[in-house]
Amino acid sequence: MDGQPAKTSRGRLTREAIVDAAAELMYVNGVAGTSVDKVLAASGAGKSQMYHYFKNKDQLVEAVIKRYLDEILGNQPTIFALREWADFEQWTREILAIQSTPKGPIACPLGNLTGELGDDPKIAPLLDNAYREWESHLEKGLKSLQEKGKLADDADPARLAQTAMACVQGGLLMGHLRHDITPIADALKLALDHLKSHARG
Amino acid sequence: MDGQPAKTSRGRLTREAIVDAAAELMYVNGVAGTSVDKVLAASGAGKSQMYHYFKNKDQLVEAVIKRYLDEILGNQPTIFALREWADFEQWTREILAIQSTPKGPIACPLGNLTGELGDDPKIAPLLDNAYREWESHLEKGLKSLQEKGKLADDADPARLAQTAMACVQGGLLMGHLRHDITPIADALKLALDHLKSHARG
DNA sequence: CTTGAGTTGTACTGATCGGTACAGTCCGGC
DNA sequence: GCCGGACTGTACCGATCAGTACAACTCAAG
Repeated sequence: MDGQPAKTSRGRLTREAIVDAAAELMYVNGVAGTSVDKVLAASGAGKSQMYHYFKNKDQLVEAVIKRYLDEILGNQPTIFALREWADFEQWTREILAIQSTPKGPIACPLGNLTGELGDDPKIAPLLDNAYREWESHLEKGLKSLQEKGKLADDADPARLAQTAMACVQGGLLMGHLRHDITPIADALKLALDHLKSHARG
Repeated sequence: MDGQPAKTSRGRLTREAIVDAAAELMYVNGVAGTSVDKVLAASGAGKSQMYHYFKNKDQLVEAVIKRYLDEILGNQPTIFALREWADFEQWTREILAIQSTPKGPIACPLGNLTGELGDDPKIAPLLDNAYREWESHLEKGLKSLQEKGKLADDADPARLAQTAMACVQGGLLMGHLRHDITPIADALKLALDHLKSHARG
C-alpha cells in the first residue's frame, strides 16, 4: 500500500534515521548481513515506520545507494569543477584525504556492495548508474580539457573516466582490506598519470 | 566434535561437492546470501555431512576462499614462471582470455567477497592472505627481472605487485558490473604499462 | 473542536536461519 | 563374521528473517 514519500518534517526525520542506520550497517556487514530488524533497532524506529516509507528491503537498499553516492560526491567537491589538470590533481588529493582517517582506509561503500550485489538484477543497475554519475563528472572535466586543446583529440573521455574509476575502486578495495593507504595512493597516482599521459599543449 | 578431515575417497567426494556448491552460490549471492541449507540442497548432501567436515559456516567459507585462489591461479599458469617482460604480457592475456567468456566478464570471486567481508575479523585475514599469495608470484617475477638488470634497482617489487593487483581488481569489479570487457582490458594494460615503466636495459 | 491524512506501537505470521542430537549405514581390517 | 571408525539421514531446536494486520496517536487545516 505504501512506498516512498515523507510528507511532514517529522516523517522525514524518521525516514532519514532509518536510511542512516541502514547505510552504516550495510557498509560494515553487507546487505544480506543487515536485517531490517537490526536497522530498526539501530535507528530507534518501529517496523511499521520502515514499511510505511519503503515497500520492502530492496527499496531501502535503493535509498542507501543514493545516500552513498551523495556522501561520496559530497566529499569530492572539486569533481564538480574540473577545468584544468591541476583540478584533477586536487581531486585525487581529496580522495586521499578522506581515506587518511585514523580509522584507516574506509573503502568505497558502493564498491563494498558491488561484489555482493553485482549479479542482483534489481540492484546492479542502480549501482551501475551511481558509478556512471560519478564518472560523468570526470568525463565532463576531460571534455572541457579537450575543447581547450589540453587533451588529445583522439582520447575518449568516457573510457578514460571508466579506467580511472576502475583504478580508484581497486585501490580502495585493497587499501581497505589491508588497512593501508599505500594501495590507494599508488592507484590514484596511476590513474592520474594515465589521464595526464593523454595531455596536449 | 568434528572439523576438517576427509579420510576416505567417498568422504572426499562429499566434501568436494559441498565446497563446489558453496563456491558457486557464494560467488553469485554472497556469503550471507548463501544459507547452509541452500548449499546442501545444491550439493545433494545432508546437514550431518556438512557439520561432519566443517565446524561451522565460517570454516566452509574458509575452504571456499582456498578453492577460489586455486581456481584463479590455475587459470593463470604463466604467473608461476614470470621471467621476462613478455611473460607478464602473456599473463595479462591469460586473464583477459578467462574473462572473455560468452557469459561476459565473470569478476574475481575473491574480490566479490572482499566488499562483503572486508570488515569481518575472522575472514578478512584469509582474503588478505589469498591476495598476498597471488601477488607473491608477481613479486617473484619482478625480483627475477631486477636481478637480471631488467627492472630498475630502486623499484619495489612488492609495491608494484600490489598496485597491479589493485588495477586488476578494479577492472574486474567494473567489468563484471557492466558486462563489458573494456574496463578489464584497459586496467590490465594500465597495470602492465605501469610495471614496464620501471624497466631497464 | 473536529476531521483526516500522516505517522507510529505492538503483536503476529510462516519461512528460514545456523547448529545439534542421535540413530543408523557403509566398509576396510582383523 | 564382526568390530569400529567414517560417514549419512532425519528430525529437531531456538533465534531470526522479511513482511503484515490493525489499532492508536499526532497535529495542522478548516
